[in-house]
Amino acid sequence: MKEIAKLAGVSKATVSRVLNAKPGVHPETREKVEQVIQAHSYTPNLVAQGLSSKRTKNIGLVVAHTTFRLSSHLFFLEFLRGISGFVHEKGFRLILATANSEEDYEDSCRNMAQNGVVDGIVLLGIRSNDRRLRYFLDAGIPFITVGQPIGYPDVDYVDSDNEGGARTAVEYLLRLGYKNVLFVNGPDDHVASIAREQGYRAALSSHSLPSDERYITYGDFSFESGYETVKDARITGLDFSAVFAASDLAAMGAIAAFKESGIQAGKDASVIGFDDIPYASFVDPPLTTVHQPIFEMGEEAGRLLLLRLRGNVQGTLSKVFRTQLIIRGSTQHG
Amino acid sequence: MKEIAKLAGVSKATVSRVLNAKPGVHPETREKVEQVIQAHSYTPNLVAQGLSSKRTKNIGLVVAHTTFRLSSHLFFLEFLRGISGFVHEKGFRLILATANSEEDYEDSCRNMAQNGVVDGIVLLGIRSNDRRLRYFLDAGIPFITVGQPIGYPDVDYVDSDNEGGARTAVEYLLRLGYKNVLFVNGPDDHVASIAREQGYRAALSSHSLPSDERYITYGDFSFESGYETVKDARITGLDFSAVFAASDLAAMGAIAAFKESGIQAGKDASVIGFDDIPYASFVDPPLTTVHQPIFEMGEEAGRLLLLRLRGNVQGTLSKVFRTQLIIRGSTQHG
DNA sequence: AGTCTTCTTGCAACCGGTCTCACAAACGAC
DNA sequence: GTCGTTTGTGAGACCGGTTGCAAGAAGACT
Repeated sequence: MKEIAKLAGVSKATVSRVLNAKPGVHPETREKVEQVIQAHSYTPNLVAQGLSSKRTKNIGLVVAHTTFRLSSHLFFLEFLRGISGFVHEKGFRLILATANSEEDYEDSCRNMAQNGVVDGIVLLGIRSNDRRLRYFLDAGIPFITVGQPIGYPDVDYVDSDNEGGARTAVEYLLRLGYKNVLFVNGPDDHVASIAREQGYRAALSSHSLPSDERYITYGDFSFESGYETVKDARITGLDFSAVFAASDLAAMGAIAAFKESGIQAGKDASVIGFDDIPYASFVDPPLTTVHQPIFEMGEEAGRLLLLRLRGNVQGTLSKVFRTQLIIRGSTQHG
Repeated sequence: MKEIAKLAGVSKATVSRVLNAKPGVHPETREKVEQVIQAHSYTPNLVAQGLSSKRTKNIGLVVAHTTFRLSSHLFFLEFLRGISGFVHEKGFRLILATANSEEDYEDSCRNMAQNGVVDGIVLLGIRSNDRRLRYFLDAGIPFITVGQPIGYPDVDYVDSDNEGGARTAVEYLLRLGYKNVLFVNGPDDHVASIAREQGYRAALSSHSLPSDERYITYGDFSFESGYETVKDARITGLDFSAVFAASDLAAMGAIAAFKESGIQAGKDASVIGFDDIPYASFVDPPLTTVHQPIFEMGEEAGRLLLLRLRGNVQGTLSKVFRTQLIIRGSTQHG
């Protein structure tokens, strides 16, 4: 930069003004400086910029180890597509902190919370009362979570209407004539699981049915969890031919388990998933599932965080996206 | 840091020495400084560190828009898992540059090549003679590519043995008794596609069969490309009941197309995919496919790049991973 | 005791920008 | 022609670390 200043016959200060399009520079001077910059294809050192401006233009994406599994793979990617497009457009970069274990995850959080790494953070895969939020609250780094964080009322978040989506799905099954709906939920401390369970119960209530705890099971969103749960439930002697799974993968597992007993989903039984991953329409039968606008959630998370970073917002920012039941081939009148 | 220095009764220099575990500090002094650091839970400002040390400890992951599609989703994620675990362990961070379009991709490259953003770069999804490599070569930023970059002999890379994998797969089909194998390849300028095509041709040669160009088609690794290609080929009147697809998704498309004509893969026809994505074993029939050790490739890419960054390596670094044919249910004697 | 090492430590320059403040030139008003 | 504004520009402090160099202290050796 000193070079540029010398070559253009001005001072560093003026070059800085030109670079940042600040007012108060004579048009002629500005042009001249720009020419020199062009000619030497100079780009400012971003680290130095970061040091003096106290803003790095980096935003951190912290992904819990639980999110980083097959079952959440596609959610993560779609979200990433949404947010990365948005923040790049605004001139920000995305720093990724992933984890393969609980321990790694804490390390990641700590690393991110360090001074000068990022301006703000997006947290994926939080649990209820997730104590990692503390790191960022303590460090005073603005952040937004994906999924409403239970126990932290003043935190910004984006979410999808998990409760409404689950309720709609289960009500649909009840309307098809099923009496008992096996619920293959995710982990019981996962914020999305909690909301989906509320939706499940609400659907039963709305049809004046009591909720039978034997029909509510917890897993980890995986294929295996759907498969095993259906197997076990049938062995236990539970009477059901409808399943609502809290993930598409678990739904696929449930379908596979039915098939092994000669029961065909979409004909002799009904299975509904959650997420609407792209594979949902490729499998046989194509999966009826609850669609979440994940890409949009990513964009919105970026938008809200950047809004927060610009300051001058008060109160908490949040947005809940509507979910939609996509009816394909895995459901049928019971 | 000045604070810490004052509180410990030493100078900034000494604090810096303690932080970086540099020699030449009296044990007592070191202990005292460490206590003060502990007590105030001080962490050094990484931006400032970056500025004076000229090393950011950031490594950039540049993902072509083409990689960032469903067809390569799982490859990307598995790779990410591998590399992120490795680099985090070494104290580096991962900056992600993704793109939704060709244009974005160029921007990302330029952004990354800027001064002081990253120490080194990993490039995913390059094409043959990919001119974006120029940015990094010109900027003098060390980088490594995933897939051997044609036209740039001196670039570090990791790759899987695409040619060998394809050859093994096609030879397996020929040994099952098929005469004509329809090849659903990826884009013709994708380095992996090129290698897989060589493998396909080599397999035919090894069985003294000529390669008939009508059986070699190009697509984009997608489900649709497999589906459409098989449909079209049957309409054209090509005689085949074996398909080798350059991706699992395309293989799933091919199976779907066969099914619509009443042909069942694994019984009346054989289909082999490439990648061994986790879904490959969930679909019906489970997919015979060529497995690539993607996670390991990610780790290795990280390892080689960090090796390069430490300097004192000469020549180009590279590693080619072996592929493996996983035989499941989508193949059968012809 | 005097000199030479060796070990610790602090000073200050430097990394490459941003930004405040002061000052000079240009302009308009009287 | 003088004075008060406005506008454009530069000097230099500062961001928070790293590092070369010099100097003081302590120990080793004549």
